[in-house]
Amino acid sequence: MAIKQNSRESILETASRLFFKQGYHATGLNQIIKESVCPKGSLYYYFPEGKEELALECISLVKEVVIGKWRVHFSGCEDPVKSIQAFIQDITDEAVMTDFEGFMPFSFWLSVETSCISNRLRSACQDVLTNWQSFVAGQLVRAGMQRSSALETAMVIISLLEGALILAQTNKDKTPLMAAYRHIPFIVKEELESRGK
Amino acid sequence: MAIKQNSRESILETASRLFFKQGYHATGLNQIIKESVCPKGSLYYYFPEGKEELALECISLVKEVVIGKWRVHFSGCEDPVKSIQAFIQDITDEAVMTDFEGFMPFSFWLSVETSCISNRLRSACQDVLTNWQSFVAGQLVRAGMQRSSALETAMVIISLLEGALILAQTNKDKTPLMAAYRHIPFIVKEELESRGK
DNA sequence: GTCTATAAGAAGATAGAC
DNA sequence: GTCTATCTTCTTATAGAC
Repeated sequence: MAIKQNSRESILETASRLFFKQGYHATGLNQIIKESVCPKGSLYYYFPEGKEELALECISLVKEVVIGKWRVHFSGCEDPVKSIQAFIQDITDEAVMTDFEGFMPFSFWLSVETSCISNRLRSACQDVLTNWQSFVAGQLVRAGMQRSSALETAMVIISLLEGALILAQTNKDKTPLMAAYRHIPFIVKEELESRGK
Repeated sequence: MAIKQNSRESILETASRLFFKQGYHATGLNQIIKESVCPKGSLYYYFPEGKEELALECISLVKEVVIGKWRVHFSGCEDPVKSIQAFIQDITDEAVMTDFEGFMPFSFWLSVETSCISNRLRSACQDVLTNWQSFVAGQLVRAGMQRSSALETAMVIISLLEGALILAQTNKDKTPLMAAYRHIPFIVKEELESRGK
């Protein structure tokens, strides 16, 4: 009786992978339906508004995937520095495993790409970035940082990682991510200690 | 006798602006020739290999534009921290002036976008990023930092700024750039001081 | 509901007039 | 050399068969 959600799931999964690997404009609906082995009709049945609606769903899916990753690493350790470093190590390993050509949910430059063409997409991306920032900031507060410092520090960390991913993907080399990894203690601890005094 | 370089210049300028605002895939050759008021024949006369060759030229043009910017701000001041902050203020002002929708030569996510489809483009982008890094690192060395620290610090700074631009353009808000601005002293001075001891 | 065939337009690229 | 008209392919989107 119920609709098999397989097609919908399959399309969503394939689209997310392609959008966050190649970008929004480089990914055609034909490629999505081909790789997900679904007919084009299904795509427009589940996402009647087409590409933009599909991208909206993918963006909020990616939001959850990444928050899940943060959650795992923050729950595994009390020290936020180590948690953030574990997160970086995680995305680095994923990147290296696919030679920087796989699904990189945290590499969020699609955000700028889509912001130019649609305010709906821009606002969805904005929501994702704010969400990640809030989560990380919350963990920093939990570790003793002041609320306002925590928000700014989280923003800096996310900026640094987004940028490091751009360099890493361009160079097909993990050095930029490792450089970020090594700088995390200074970025976080400086704020924690200046408060401690 | 000589060929008027106006068409070529005009195409290059328009293409750079569009590529580094909307991205590579979002920018069509039709849009470029329309906005530069040049016939399509001229584009293929000056860039016989088409879009990819045009993009290659734009990328190296942008490289020089940004190096020029770095140069200006580093020559205006001895303190590298202040020079870098002046650079950030500069790109922030430019961004704000166009409500984050103008030509942003330093916003280099096009790098990832093109790396997926062409090794030539990827290698050109790699060259640009390495170039920027070397320049900034050189200035840090001049200020007393160790060579290896300087290269890593420069990489972290560029990563941070690239990421901050992603957040800023998505949010249409300069806060991420200002957060980066405020963190520059800690990123740079920590390395300078640890050497000084 | 599931899927195919096709429409309408835009993409990059080219041929050839002048 | 400069420019226009056109070709092919690929894009998003839809109509309609089953």
